[in-house]
Amino acid sequence: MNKLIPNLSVDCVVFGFDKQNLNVLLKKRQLKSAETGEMLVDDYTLTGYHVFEGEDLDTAAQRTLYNVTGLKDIYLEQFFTFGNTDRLTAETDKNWINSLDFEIAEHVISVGYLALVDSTKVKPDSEHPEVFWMPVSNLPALGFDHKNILDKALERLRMKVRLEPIGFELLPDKFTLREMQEMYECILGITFDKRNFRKKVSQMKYVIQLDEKQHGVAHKPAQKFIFSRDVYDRTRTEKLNLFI
Amino acid sequence: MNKLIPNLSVDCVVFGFDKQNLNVLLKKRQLKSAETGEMLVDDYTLTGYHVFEGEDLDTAAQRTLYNVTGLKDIYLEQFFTFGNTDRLTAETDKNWINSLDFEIAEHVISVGYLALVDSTKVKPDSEHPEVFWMPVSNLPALGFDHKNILDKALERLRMKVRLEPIGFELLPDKFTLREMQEMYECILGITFDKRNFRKKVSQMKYVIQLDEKQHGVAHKPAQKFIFSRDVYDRTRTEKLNLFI
DNA sequence: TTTGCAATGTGTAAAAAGTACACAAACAAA
DNA sequence: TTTGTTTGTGTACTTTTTACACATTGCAAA
Repeated sequence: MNKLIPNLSVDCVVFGFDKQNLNVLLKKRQLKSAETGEMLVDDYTLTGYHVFEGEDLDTAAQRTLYNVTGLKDIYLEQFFTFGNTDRLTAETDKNWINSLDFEIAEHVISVGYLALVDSTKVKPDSEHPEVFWMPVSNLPALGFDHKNILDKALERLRMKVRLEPIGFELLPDKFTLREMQEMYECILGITFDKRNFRKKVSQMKYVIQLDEKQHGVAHKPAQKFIFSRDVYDRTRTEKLNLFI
Repeated sequence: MNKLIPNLSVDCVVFGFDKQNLNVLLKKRQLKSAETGEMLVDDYTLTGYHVFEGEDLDTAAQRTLYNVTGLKDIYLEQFFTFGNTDRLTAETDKNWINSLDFEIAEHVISVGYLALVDSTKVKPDSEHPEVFWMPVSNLPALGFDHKNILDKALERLRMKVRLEPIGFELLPDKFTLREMQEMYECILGITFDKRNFRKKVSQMKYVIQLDEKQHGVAHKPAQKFIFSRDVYDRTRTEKLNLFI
């Protein structure tokens, strides 16, 4: 009853932030030749799957993400669609596709989704041994056109993180200002002055200080903060300067 | 040889600016019942078409655009993909689809493209009598999910016009500062102070004053300016503030 | 118990950017 | 020659951004 659409897939670029690094969820892809035992394919891909007939694109992306992380209700945004005719034509990709147990079209369109998760909530090792966090700054070889998709997702993340408070999706519910600063520095590839950063944050009414400190750290414990989308929605004021 | 892909189309949202208004290119869609003579469909749609087998998405969008405007080399950017299963299920849309001379799928994915043109270069009346400029502020009824697509394109335009100098694509090569100001005011729905706007523009090294004035206007003639992408690329400096 | 370590949390002065605001000059048309 | 319309310009004030250093806290190791 649930038939796959042969020429339509979604690919999810799942970002996570882990103390010092921006990471992305990748899936190990290996294929040995049945005859020679030679390793035909040995690399990584993004997590993705074909869309079912009668299924909305967003639903397909959510499903894919749930199958890989076990998580629902996480930040998910369509960012670009990849439809070049040569995107699956490399030799390794052809070998891989031939090994699949379902038939796909020669020309597959893939809709790219960007997901942001608190990576402490996703420990892929347990349930999904073939899925790994990999640092964006040190990526392995990727199959298909997935390097291209990842680059485009990163570009989008860097743009959007400056315009909207989506960075908090990468942090635990309660976070310290240092964690918040490092998250932004890591994504944008710049450094902020600590005092100026905190001054700026103190103007954000939607970043709220709790009566709670770190515990068990070998230094002065930091205050914890939460992000309130509710307050953000109420207090957001668009600055409308040209060219930022 | 050139077969259409039944479940994949592109839709182009073509914006033009015309003195006071932001306009969009729309196509008249009319269908009379063969039996009763009753008007089954009478509205407008965006310009779009199905993708051919073996054709890249960008190529399909360019082709569509060329067929409607006769223009090549215009600003064109993929912005979103529309793939909800209910996007073509309205009664009028079903009637329309049945009248087409080619077979399309029940669930069609459409990749949305945003185009910007100097609307003085596109006079649709001559070659394409069924295509019209319509002001974005006063739209007729649109078929399919094209209102949704248009809204998303507008949102994207408003975001991007503030971050990158794409607004100049809507102006003639040589423009006055008033034209430039009105273009931004029109897109963003705000007004700028004339002196402050000009002060800001004078800091943009890539907006270059010519030794040329308006002619035949019944008031003090304005200086003309050009935009130089070359200078822009060389002198752009990213400001990296958080949340603008 | 004391000492060392590592990160937290804070203020001020100077520079840059943004805002509010009014009038003489140029040209065409009447 | 007059009228109408749009251009082009400067300054004072406010807000935002930038650069920069040190005492405090809590744990761990001696």
